[in-house]
Amino acid sequence: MEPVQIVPAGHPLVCPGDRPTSSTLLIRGLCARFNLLHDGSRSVTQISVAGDFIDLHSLLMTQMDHGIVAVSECAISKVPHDRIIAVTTRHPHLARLLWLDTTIDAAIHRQWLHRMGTQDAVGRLAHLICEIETRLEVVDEAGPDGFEFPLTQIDLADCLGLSAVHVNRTLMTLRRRELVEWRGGRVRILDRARLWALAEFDPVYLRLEAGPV
Amino acid sequence: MEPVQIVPAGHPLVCPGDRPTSSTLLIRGLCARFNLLHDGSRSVTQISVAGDFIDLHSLLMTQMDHGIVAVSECAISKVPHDRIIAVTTRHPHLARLLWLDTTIDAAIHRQWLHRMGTQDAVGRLAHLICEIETRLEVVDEAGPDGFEFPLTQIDLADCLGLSAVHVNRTLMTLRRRELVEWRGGRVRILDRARLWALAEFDPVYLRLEAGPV
DNA sequence: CGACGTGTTGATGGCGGTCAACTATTGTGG
DNA sequence: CCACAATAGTTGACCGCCATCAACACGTCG
Repeated sequence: MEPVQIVPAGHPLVCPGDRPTSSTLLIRGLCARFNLLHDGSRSVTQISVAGDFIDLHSLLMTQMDHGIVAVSECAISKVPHDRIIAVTTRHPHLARLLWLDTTIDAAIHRQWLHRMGTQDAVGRLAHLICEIETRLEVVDEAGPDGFEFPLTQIDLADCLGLSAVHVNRTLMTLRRRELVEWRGGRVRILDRARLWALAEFDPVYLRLEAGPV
Repeated sequence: MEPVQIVPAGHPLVCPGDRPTSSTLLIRGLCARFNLLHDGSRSVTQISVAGDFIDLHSLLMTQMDHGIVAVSECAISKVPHDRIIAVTTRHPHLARLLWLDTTIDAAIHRQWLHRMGTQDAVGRLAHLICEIETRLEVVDEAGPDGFEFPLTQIDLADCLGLSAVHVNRTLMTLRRRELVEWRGGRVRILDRARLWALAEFDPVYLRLEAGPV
């Protein structure tokens, strides 16, 4: 494994069209996976947290159809593809562990799809906050005093399929209802029970309890 | 591998909460993967066509967070999980092939997410038609005279995150513009160039050209 | 026949997009 | 230190896409 690299916020980690020869393990920070349309519109399809293998896909896909950008300052470590191939060939259960990772990604995607299709703006934003907090708690980056979440409202708009203006109004709603505090890239959940209910959040899909394979 | 089974249209193949001990290979027909919300609302997050391993996830996930239903009459064949584990342990490149399948699923999910977030109803419906036609062509189930696509407009609504009424109006628009013909569960594309342009469809993400691993 | 599911069309209203103006914050150079 | 620019956040006005409700047409099946 290569030594740890520090990547500044806003820096691209993978660009659409790349053919990477290594995959990247995220050690600290937040990344966003995004797709582009020809007209320049951008969708964020996933947020990666510490511990995620952010472009494991590139091991199997010949060419990237999307990009990944650092949202905050990140610590990463690159693992050459041939090394992964070698290790997983020797240890099939490791292959299955990584494969499980891909499967969880897909499950999260399905949840996002579901939210996009059925929930309104308030529900979608609330759900995003719940998901990120839950995932950050696992890696001990979220506690009773909240967590770092330095997305701009423009980034949030791309996550939620909303306009930046409406993200603002939606955030205001959550603040006015005293559900969350959101200042300077830091989020604190004030009333988790009500927020979960509003978001219809149910963490099962994150498979945090997944047993050994 | 178990013998081939025939499943009638509308029949559930996997229910949310199941813990399957085998995965299902779809040999003929169409299936829909769906997520449920507590309030009963349903989202279709994926359409599976012949050749797809429709619940490969269940190999690695302990419990299903979604269901799969037969949309048309389907021919399936179940493969016990221990058999898959055994084969992929012995042949790591087979494991990677199946893993690639999961990766493509995720890529399709990201496309759907992108569409949900950025396109209007006409664009989303057009894109769905393009994607299904392209995937069916590969397995020789779509030709110049169209393809079978027996989704009700209610199913379509769940796919696209629209109301059934608006799906109807949107379909009418595509018909009036003489882009598609849609009668009795059969779809024919009348002007592929214009439909692709309207949908901003670009088949790269389906990775149909993916080389050996 | 009537019941039922699906498809079709009209009327109405709300969520959220768009445009615009303004504020707050940061960083830059003079 | 201040002037200025640039980016992000905030709020208001207006309007369009799409949800909702409702009514009706059509086919299938009991």
